[in-house]
Amino acid sequence: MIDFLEETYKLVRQIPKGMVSTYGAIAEALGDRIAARAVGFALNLNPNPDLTPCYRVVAGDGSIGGFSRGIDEKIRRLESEGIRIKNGKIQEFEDVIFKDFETWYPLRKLRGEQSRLANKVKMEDDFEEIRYVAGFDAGYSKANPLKSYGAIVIMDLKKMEVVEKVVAEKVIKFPYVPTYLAFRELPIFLEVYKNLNTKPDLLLVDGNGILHPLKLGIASHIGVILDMPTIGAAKKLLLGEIDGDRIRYRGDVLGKVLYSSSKPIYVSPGHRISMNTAFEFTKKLCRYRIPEPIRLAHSIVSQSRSSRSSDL
DNA sequence: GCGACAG
DNA sequence: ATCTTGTCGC
Ligand SMILES: [Mg+2]
Repeated sequence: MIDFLEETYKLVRQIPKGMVSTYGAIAEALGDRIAARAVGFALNLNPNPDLTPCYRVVAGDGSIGGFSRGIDEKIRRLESEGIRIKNGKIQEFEDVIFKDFETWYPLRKLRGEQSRLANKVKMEDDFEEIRYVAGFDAGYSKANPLKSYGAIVIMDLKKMEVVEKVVAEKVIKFPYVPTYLAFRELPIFLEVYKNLNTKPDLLLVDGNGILHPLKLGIASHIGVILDMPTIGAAKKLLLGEIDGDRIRYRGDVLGKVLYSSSKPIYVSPGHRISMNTAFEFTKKLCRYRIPEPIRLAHSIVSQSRSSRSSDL
């Protein structure tokens, strides 16, 4: 997986003394403006401020933005390099914006990967008897922003009983970027999955299946990579319009609204399953709002995180 | 200025 | 997603 943090730092190091860039412009050089907030996340974790001058990254409107050592220090450093600041705004902003980034646009490569995998998604039921159903979730800790925790819970569908639970931890190299979630959570997923004794017949993922701009949300991504039936179940709507119990996006029906409680969840097929079958399995698995295997995986992740919050 | 933004 | 305890209500 690409090291998002390192790619961000490489770009920031290209900004010369006396010039600035913006979170959005760095994100664009990474390959997608939607990653602007993730650039902020990366700069906040900058391990080597002497090597990587993150104070040269400012807000898109020419205001200064944040700085862990205080905004006054950021202003001081910029002024010492010849940037003129008045009332919290950079003067003659356009003239001091660095634009000539040398980049390979890593996020475009990831988009290409999504596009390639999306062609392999199968939206018809393609399985035999479903006996073991797995749920996956990942969690994070603010105390330790570079660590991810993952859990998979496997249940016997007929008995609705847990047959296996596995947890794992892994260092993260990719922040949360809307529509690129799989690149954040796939590594920890694979780490957990390889430790399973029971191989599930169906996997439910906390996130979307085809309900995604490229029809390749994390559930579809995992399904294609492992070649197994998957379903996406999200707590919030990423995109699309609600039309009755359907979710439409650019004319296609990409998901369904499931009222498993007073507040709905958003279900979409991941891989090797149809819309209706995905909806029915998910409905059957909901004891509470969240499908039981995912709900239990989430709970285990939380326990694992708090029990290990002391060590790094 | 406001809304949108899986986790 | 994370930070956080008890408390109110079905
Ligand atoms: Mg989650």
